[in-house]
Amino acid sequence: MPELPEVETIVNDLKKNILKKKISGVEILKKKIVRNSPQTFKKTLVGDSFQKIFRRGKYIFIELKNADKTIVVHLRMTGQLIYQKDKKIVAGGHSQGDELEFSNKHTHVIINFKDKSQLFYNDVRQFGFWQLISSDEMAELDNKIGIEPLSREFSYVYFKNLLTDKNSNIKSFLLDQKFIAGLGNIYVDEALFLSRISPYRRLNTLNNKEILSLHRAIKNILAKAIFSRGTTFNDYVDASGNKGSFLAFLNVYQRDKKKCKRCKKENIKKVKIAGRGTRYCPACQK
DNA sequence: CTTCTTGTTACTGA
DNA sequence: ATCAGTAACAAGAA
Repeated sequence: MPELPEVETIVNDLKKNILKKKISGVEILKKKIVRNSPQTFKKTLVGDSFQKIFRRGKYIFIELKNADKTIVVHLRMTGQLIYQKDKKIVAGGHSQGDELEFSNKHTHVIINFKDKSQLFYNDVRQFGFWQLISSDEMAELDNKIGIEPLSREFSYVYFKNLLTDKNSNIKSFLLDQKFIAGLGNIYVDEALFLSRISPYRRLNTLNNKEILSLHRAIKNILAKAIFSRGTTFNDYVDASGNKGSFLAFLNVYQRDKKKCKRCKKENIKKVKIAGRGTRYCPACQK
């Protein structure tokens, strides 16, 4: 499940590879993924090039150079963006043994560049999407997305003000993209663990010390996960098709029924909160 | 066979 | 207005 660190990793990888290259062709293999008509989408892209790529929350924005349009991509649960240079054919006709083929039956969009390199969009569950939008639509979308948790603007004071006068459950609040952008199920559970706060808590019961601790935990966990190039336990891979290595550092996610690494007293428990599978330590998260 | 999973939106009802 | 709950989307794993 790509959350902020995974999307950040993909975008940083793609930044090195897909910009300023002429697009020679576009293949749309599953129509529902692209929210524009295939004709419009192809006509806009072919002959143009990508000028800029950046992340906002879990969204990826790719600006075109000539057309006054931006592509927005959301990977939802199982979307992958994988860049592949053209397959080199070794003399003798057989391809190199460790050459990976990244297109498969779940490849729904392919961008072909003039230099023969390719960008694949794979998505097992097909919930992700691509859409060409105007700068107005882009501003509108940007407005709906909350603050970037790694930005300077996301200060302790900002966080505290965001919580003030709200009465919701902490878990659903942290997952809500209109408040803070980019947190998903994994990093919300991990941040709550780090700050020793139970996922059952309500916002108006948090004291200053807890708010400070949670604010620090959010920044911390995201920065560390980016450094490890994200968390892979099934679908997520970076733009080269490689797994992220943050799984080993997780304290609660995917550790149900395993002993808490911190207090070593109880096992990590899995419950359902805000409609989401939630993992926490009943002994050290209060 | 059924149930569960995940991100997001839409909808319903308190 | 705010908040919670659920369905829907698709495919695969258990």
